[in-house]
Amino acid sequence: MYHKRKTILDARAKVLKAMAHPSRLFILEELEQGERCVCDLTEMIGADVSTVSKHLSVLKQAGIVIDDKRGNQVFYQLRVPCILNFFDC
Amino acid sequence: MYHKRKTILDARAKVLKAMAHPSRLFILEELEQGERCVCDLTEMIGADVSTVSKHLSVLKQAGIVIDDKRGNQVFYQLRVPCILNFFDC
DNA sequence: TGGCTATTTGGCCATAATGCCAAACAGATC
DNA sequence: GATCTGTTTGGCATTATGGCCAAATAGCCA
Repeated sequence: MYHKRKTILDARAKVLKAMAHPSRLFILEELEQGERCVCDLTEMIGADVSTVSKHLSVLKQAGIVIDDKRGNQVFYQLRVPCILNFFDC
Repeated sequence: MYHKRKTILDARAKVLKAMAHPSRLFILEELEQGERCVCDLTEMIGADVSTVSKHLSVLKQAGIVIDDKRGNQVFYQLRVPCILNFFDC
């Protein structure tokens, strides 16, 4: 019953877990509008750059965002734009 | 930017966090089919009853499920049935 | 009441998440 | 090369999570 679905449940839980933080949700909402660099997000959130960078790496590792380095800054964007539809429910 | 939205972001993160566990996702999928008692869910998941009970209380506290005690057993059901649509994305 | 079943709660331990600082790294420019 | 800006990584302290066992609680029935 449960163990047959374990693999897919783990994968989905991983995505939800990555989203389940206010700063990361903010980042996702912001990226819905378009790509943003780490410096912009850091300023908007008001936490340490290293903290924001780690949040972004969590989202990246979960396959939710992708990064693009241009010059000396890194821009992040959503990989799956519909990711936030869910809250309409 | 961020702090104005903090309250709603916290609320949403709380819901996601409650969902972000394979056993709890399993419970939600199971409850999509209809209400289930703790004993049924416990058997399907194969963990200790106390563990499953705590998972259910996490879901309940997040406002995702509601419980209904009948006799000496407790039945849980989804409070918002569309909660899993999100994975179609 | 006593015993049985179903569920919740408390305690404990191991593990993971969060956030800061400091240090490392990368790219641009001089 | 040196330096400046932007980003990531490592380390650490604090706090939260997950799971089991044991104990408490609640409802049923004899």
